[in-house]
Amino acid sequence: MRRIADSTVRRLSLYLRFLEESAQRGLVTISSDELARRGGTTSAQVRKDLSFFGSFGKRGLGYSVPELTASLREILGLRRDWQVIIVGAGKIGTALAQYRGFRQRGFRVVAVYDRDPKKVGTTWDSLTVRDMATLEADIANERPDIAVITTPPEEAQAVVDRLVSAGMHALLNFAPLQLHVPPDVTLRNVNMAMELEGLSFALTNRDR
Amino acid sequence: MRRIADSTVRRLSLYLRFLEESAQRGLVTISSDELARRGGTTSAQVRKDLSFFGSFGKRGLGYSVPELTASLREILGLRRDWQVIIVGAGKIGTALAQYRGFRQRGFRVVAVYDRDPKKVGTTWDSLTVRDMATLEADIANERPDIAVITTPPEEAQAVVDRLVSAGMHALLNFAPLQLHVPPDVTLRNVNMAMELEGLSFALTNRDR
DNA sequence: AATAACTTGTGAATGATTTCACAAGCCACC
DNA sequence: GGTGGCTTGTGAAATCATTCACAAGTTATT
Repeated sequence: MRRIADSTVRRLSLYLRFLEESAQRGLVTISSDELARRGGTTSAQVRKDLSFFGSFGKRGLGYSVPELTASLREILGLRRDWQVIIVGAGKIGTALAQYRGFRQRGFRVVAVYDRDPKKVGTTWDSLTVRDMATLEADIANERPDIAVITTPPEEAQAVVDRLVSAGMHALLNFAPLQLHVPPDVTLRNVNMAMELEGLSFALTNRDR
Repeated sequence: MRRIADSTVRRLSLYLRFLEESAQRGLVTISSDELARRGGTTSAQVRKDLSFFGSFGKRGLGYSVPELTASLREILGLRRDWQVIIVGAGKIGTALAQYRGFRQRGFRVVAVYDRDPKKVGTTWDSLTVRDMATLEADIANERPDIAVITTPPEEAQAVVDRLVSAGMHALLNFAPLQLHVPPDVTLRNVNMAMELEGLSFALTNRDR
C-alpha cells in the first residue's frame, strides 16, 4: 500500500462521523458532494481520498451509507477494540480517563499511571491509579495498544522512552513539546498551547 | 503580509517553547540546526519559517535566544493577554477551565457556560458557571477574544452560530465534528477521536 | 431502446510546502 | 588583517497535496 497522507486519514475519520449520523437519519445513499459539504472540503477530495483504498461508489448514484461505513471502519482499523493506557493522572489525564467518547468508539482505557504516591491507589470509575514503577511489567503482561501521555513536559520524553522500550508503538501526546520516537512508532500530538497561539496569531494578523 | 501556512505557525510555537527552555538553561545563542533537532524538522525549514517575518539571525553565529524569543512572541501576538470563554462545562470543559497551562501562557479563562441548570452557579477556582442565556449579553459587555467549544457535538454548531453572531472571531473546537464558520472567523479543531483513529489506522497498516 | 440527468473514478494540471544548495556574512585565531 | 570554519537567508528544484475536468457507468423516464 502506498503511503497515505495524515490529512487523508483525518478526513476519513470525519467522513465516518457523517456517515454514522446519516445512517441514524435513515439515509441509504450519499454522494461525494454531500460528504464534502459536511466535511468542509470538495467532492473531488472525497473521491480522491477514497480512491486510495478502492472504489466504493456507484456512478450516477453515490455511496451506500452502510457499505461505505463498514469500509471506512475496516480501513481505519475500527473493527476491533483498542486498549489504551494513560500516563499522568493530572487534570487532563483524569478528564480523559473518564471521557465517554473513548469507550464509545472502541478505545478502552485499561490503566492510568502516576508517579505521585498520593495519587497512586485512588480510584475513579472502577479505574485505580497505578504506580509508574510497574509500567514495564504491566505492558509486558497486558499488551495495551495505545499510550496517552499527559505528564508534565519535563517528564514526557523519559516516559516515552520507557514506553517505547517496553514495546509500545502508538502514542498520543498531550504534553506541550515535541517528542522523539523511532520510526516504527507512531506519535500524534494534541497541543493546546499551539492551537491557542495559532488563534492569537490569527487575531493579531487579521487585517492582512 | 503574505498568507502564512498553518504548519508554519505551529512550528513557530514549538520554536518558542525551545527558546524559553534554552533561556532557562542560560543559552545566549542558538542555531537553526539545534532548533530543528528539537523540533523534529530541518534547519532549512526553521530558516524558511522565520524568513517570512524578517531576518533574525547572524551568519556564522545563529540566533540570539532573548531576541528571537521576543520576536516570536511579537509575531504570535503574545505580548498581550487574551480572554477566553469556555462553552460547555462537561468533563473536558471543566478540566480546561482549571488547566494551568492556559494562564501561564497568557490565556485567561474569564467565563464558563453551560445549559444545564444543575451546573449553572457552581464554582471552581473562583470561576462560576454561567447560564447560556446570558452568552450574547456577556460577550457584548466583556468582549472576550477566544471561545472554546466543549459542548456535546449535537449542540456545537448552534453554539458556534451564536458565538459568531455575537461577534467572536476565534474559536477552538473540541467537539468531534467539523464546524462551519464564515471566512473572517478562525477555527481550530482538537479532535481526540480523530487522533485515536489515526493511531488505529497506523497500527492496523503498520506492515506496509 | 433511446435520452437526460447524475455521479463516480482518475489522469493531468495546478498549487503549496519542503528540501537543496550555495553565496554572503560573521567570528576567532593566528 | 587574512584565513578557516560556521551559519544564515534565499532562489531554484523537488516533493507532496489539492483541484480540475471529463470519460464512463448508473438510474429514471418516456
